[in-house]
Amino acid sequence: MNLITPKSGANVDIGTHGCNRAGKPSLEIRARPLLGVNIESAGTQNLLSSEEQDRLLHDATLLTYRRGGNTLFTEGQTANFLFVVDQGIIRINRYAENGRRQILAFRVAGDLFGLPENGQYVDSAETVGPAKIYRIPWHRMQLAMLAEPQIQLHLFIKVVDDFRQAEHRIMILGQQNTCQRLASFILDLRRIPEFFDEERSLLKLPVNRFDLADYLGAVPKSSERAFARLESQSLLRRVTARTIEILDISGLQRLQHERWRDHR
Amino acid sequence: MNLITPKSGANVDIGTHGCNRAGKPSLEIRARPLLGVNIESAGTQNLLSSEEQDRLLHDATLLTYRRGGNTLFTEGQTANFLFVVDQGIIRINRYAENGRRQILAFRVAGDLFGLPENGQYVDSAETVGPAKIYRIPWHRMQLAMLAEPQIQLHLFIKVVDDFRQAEHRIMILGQQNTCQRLASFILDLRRIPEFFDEERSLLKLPVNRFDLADYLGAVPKSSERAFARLESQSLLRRVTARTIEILDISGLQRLQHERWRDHR
DNA sequence: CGCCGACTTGACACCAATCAAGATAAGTGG
DNA sequence: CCACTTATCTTGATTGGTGTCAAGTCGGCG
Repeated sequence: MNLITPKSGANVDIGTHGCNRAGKPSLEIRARPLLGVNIESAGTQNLLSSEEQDRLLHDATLLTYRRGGNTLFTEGQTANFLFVVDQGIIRINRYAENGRRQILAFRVAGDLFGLPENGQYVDSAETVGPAKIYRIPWHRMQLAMLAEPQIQLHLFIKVVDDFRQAEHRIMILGQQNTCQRLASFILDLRRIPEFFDEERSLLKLPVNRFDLADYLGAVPKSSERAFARLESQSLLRRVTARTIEILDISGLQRLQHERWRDHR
Repeated sequence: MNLITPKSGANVDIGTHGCNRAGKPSLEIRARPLLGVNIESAGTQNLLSSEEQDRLLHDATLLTYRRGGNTLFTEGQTANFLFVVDQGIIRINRYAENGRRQILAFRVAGDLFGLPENGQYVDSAETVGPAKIYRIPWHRMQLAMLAEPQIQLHLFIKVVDDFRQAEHRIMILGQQNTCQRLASFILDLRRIPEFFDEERSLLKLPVNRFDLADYLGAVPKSSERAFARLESQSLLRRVTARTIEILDISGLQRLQHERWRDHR
């Protein structure tokens, strides 16, 4: 998920020169760029000119979903479209051969998804809540990519960014226990204004316990225990099932980086 | 690692049309393509014309390492080069803040590595054994990418492929126990002729126990236990420390996909 | 032949998955 | 506004997997 973006997507540079204006790699949540560009207000430095942007969005359809549970595509379908999130949150699933689901990533505003493999999607994408999604035909996209290297380059940068996110997940799944994974997740969510009320330090969880567990690579019971433990350590407080109050951010960060996979 | 390539790199297609000649996604190890092209013998369908290939390799340096333990680059260094493996095996490391190492991937012939982020490498790369590596200056690469969309497209495809590998690791680390992870690793290694003697069913492990553990996201003791268990189930036999005899491939595949994270 | 590094294993404590059942909140109709 | 239904969240007890620490064994190389 881009929640775990090591750095802002717009700041990726594929070479040693260019627009590496951001500085240190930090756990930043990217804002809402469409291929590096904010759609409504071209706020920060544009990676695509507005003409290029218009040309891309010209062939795009804006899909609006009022609630969660809608399937945008499933594994094995012919991949006709590339998707870009405008609003809301999307989960990218894959099922193991034994039927167990893994949520590979959550996608939020500015993220793209729907990369095909041999012309087919290799995972499924579903809305988690209300969402607005841009849908761009792949054949248009391919033409644009070949015709305009700049556009391709920005798509390239996005994919490199997703690759980094995946590597970050590997780090987390490879060496953190459920508590630490939950802490990482919470700290990531904290960076999204849509979910975090900084005033009251209240975080609204956008996903249910099953999604959370499948994202953390655990069983619902374990993620529940992780909540209980973080609460017992006064790092957070469960207000309602879907709302938590973050009590100790630095404590969460400390836990996240502790050597051992749980130490009590 | 590309050992866990869901499919051959050369078969990736970014759209719904094009060269999707391979068919079903299968756990194939890609051969030895340089950006989708075999260097010596242009065997299967070339993705790059030989001129394009020559142009790329014109600026490349061939680095030759006689033994393992050489560092090609480390985290934080300015990223001046893109690397492509010709022979041997490279490990891509990243260290968590607590100092624990995670091996994100192993790279073998045909794989590329050294993608920068803000102009810097975000992980380190070291030779595991003797290796030959092509080193291409990034500024040349960037010029070529902008000047020739075809070249950029093939680099793009490679990165998408690496992204899929990373997702596959997420699946494994998210829902398999150490035994299953080891089985997956062994089954992947089996596809590389350099390490697997199909006649005698002997597999030569290219990495030591520490590397293996850091790759599996475990401690050496656990990976050792995993070996012991696979041996007790007659799935393999430890001949020497670095050589195993594979006894039951389908048994390993069955174990790999078992529902529970270990069932005995 | 003997040293050294790498692999291998034992005992202990802890974390995580299973199963099933109870508690809480949200949505619905009277 | 209240009772009901339903979905979701939450919790004990048991079994087995995994990290820690330290000690033992094997193989290769001089």
